[in-house]
Amino acid sequence: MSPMRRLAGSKPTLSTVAEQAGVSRQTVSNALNNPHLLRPDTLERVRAVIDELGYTPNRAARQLRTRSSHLIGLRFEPAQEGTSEALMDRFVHSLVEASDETGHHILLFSGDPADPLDGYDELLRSTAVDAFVITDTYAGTPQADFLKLVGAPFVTFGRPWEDPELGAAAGSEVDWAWVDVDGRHGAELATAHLLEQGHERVAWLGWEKTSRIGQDRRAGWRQALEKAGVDPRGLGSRTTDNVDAARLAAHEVLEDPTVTAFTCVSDTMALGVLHACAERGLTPGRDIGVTGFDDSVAAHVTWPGLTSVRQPLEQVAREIVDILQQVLSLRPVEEKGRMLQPTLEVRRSSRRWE
Amino acid sequence: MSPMRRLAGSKPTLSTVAEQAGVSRQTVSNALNNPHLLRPDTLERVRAVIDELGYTPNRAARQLRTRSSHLIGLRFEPAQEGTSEALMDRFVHSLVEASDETGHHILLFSGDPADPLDGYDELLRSTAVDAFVITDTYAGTPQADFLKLVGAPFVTFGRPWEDPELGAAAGSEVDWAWVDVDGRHGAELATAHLLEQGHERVAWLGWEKTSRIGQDRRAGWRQALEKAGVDPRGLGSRTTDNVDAARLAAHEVLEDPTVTAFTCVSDTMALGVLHACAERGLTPGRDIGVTGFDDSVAAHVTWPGLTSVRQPLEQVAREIVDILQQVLSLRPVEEKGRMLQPTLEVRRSSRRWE
DNA sequence: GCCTACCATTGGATCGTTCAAGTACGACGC
DNA sequence: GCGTCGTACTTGAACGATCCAATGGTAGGC
Repeated sequence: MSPMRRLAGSKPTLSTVAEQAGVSRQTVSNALNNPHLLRPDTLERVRAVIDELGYTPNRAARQLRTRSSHLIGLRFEPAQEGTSEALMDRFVHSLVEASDETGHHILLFSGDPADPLDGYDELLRSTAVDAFVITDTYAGTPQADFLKLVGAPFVTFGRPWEDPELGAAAGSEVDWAWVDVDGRHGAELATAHLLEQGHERVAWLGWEKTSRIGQDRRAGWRQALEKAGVDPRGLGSRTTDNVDAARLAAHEVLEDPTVTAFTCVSDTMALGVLHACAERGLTPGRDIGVTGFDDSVAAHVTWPGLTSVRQPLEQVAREIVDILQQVLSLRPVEEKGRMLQPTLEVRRSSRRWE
Repeated sequence: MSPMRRLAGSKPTLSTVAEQAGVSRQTVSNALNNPHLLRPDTLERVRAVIDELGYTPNRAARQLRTRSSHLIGLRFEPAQEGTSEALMDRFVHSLVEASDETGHHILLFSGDPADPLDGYDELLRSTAVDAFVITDTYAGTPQADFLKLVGAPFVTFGRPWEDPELGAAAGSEVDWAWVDVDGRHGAELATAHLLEQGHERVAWLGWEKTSRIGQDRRAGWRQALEKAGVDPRGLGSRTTDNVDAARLAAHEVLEDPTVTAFTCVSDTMALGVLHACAERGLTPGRDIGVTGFDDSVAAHVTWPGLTSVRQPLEQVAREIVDILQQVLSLRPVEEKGRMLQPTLEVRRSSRRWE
């Protein structure tokens, strides 16, 4: 249909199309939703009229009747401190693309930062969305608990970390559909790569102990060192996720001249290490090896290019949408949790060059 | 209402509330939409029941009747090459917050990258959204032209650049509601700042001539130099928006030893300049001054901190929502276009330090 | 030629809300 | 006492789709 047509008059409805095609409303509806029920020639004719009039079903009416909006809610938080905002951007875009293919759209909403539950309830009660995607499962999961309680469909990006307070028994109760990236494996990849480059004493620069994600990644670093027969003791340090704090921590670690490389829990941290190197006249790649995490924009635009663990966000989004489809069609979900493997983007901060 | 209540039974409707409160549906509807029509004591009673039952109007039904979804469509493009993705992230978040306050939500959709119009038409015809926000007006505005043609409400982030081919006469026809940031003024700010720091021959590193935004920013640089009595001839260079291309271009410019500073059209470009400086052993801030544009994450995490022009995205979002409200309420829009002023985030790449 | 089965197609009811028109009732003016 | 007005609320219809039960038509079996 040419865009011009829309100017001609008011929007066509099912009845309009039915009248034009000489059939009933239901037949037109079937032509759209159950085409196999129509005789081929009828289908052809109805489709021609639909096309000619530029008819598109009214979402509100369909939603009212079927009780399904084909919208997926995502609470879009203010970008976290650090470099993770670009991560969110990449993820959201992948999610939009993946859900578009199944005829769903993403509805963004916000809420009181102090109340992690704010916004969910209202969208549910007004039947505005069919399901939710939850992204920040690191700090406990009140949203997931709430949605499970009220029986709303959702999938999380991030596994449900068991609460150590409750022990393993309670942990087994925490089950819902999730997709996550194996951060432990990512840190192991990065560390192994540094060892391959000839480094021996590879330091860890991580977040505070309270971060589950941080502890998981740290375990990967430790494992790589142990596999290589390097004693990790004295090589781990921790601080807050912030360039300047990381810079200071790196200076401290570098007082030990045997340390020649860093595996960092995030790109922000790694950038702090690079700052410290610049201040000490050390050239990354040549004098020292550094790796980050998340492959943010900063990682590939910073000098001399930061090696970083990249999360397969496009794949994460596709898996999430796939699971959502299963949940929404009330099919039992094949696998409750899906763990995806990250890859290492090698740049010059970790590889001998010149 | 406690979240528990929802488990009790099916969702309450207007009739449910009406019955409970001993009034008619319409009265309940009025309690929500035209409370002044009710007697205070009735209003009180109805509200109590609404609260007790945890009633929230069904969006689909309301949307069907009023023909307004309270959704605003935003085509979420794949992040552009360069650092602008973080910009988009900040903007989208601001938009979500601003529109939340007026009871609107943001609906993200995607479309065939080859067809800038893809997706708009379908959402319109299915009455899924009330209006659109368009963000990429730099490369012509087929979306805006299309939406104007079909009479759909929209606001653009980015002014309508007149097509130089058509001349000023046609330019006056191009009018719609827009909000933009004065890039020319931003570049002027940055350049003036570098001049203040004692630099004289401040080079420009910009995009290809075809970019309107690029030409506009360049004009700001030129103006600042002319005000200071510096001849801009031979100081401008151009390349594609990419760190490595910028690095090479910077090396070329730096062959002229009288050049001691760069105003760059983007952070990506500025980072390229920083790379070149690192390779030449020049310390940004001390030996050379560099400024970028957009204040991306990379600008404040890179070493030694990149001075950059910051767009007031939060304010842009608020203005856009404000204009949308006027458009949607069919009020005439006060000002068709609103130009906002950027600010300069000064960091160590442009200021003498140590 | 009649019955059954099956298929495409039909009309009416329904989802939950708002709009437009209508009722009931008390206050006011002449 | 009657008509007029205004307030407070009620009733029936409509928005545009889908679901459901019922219809008419055709083919096959005996």
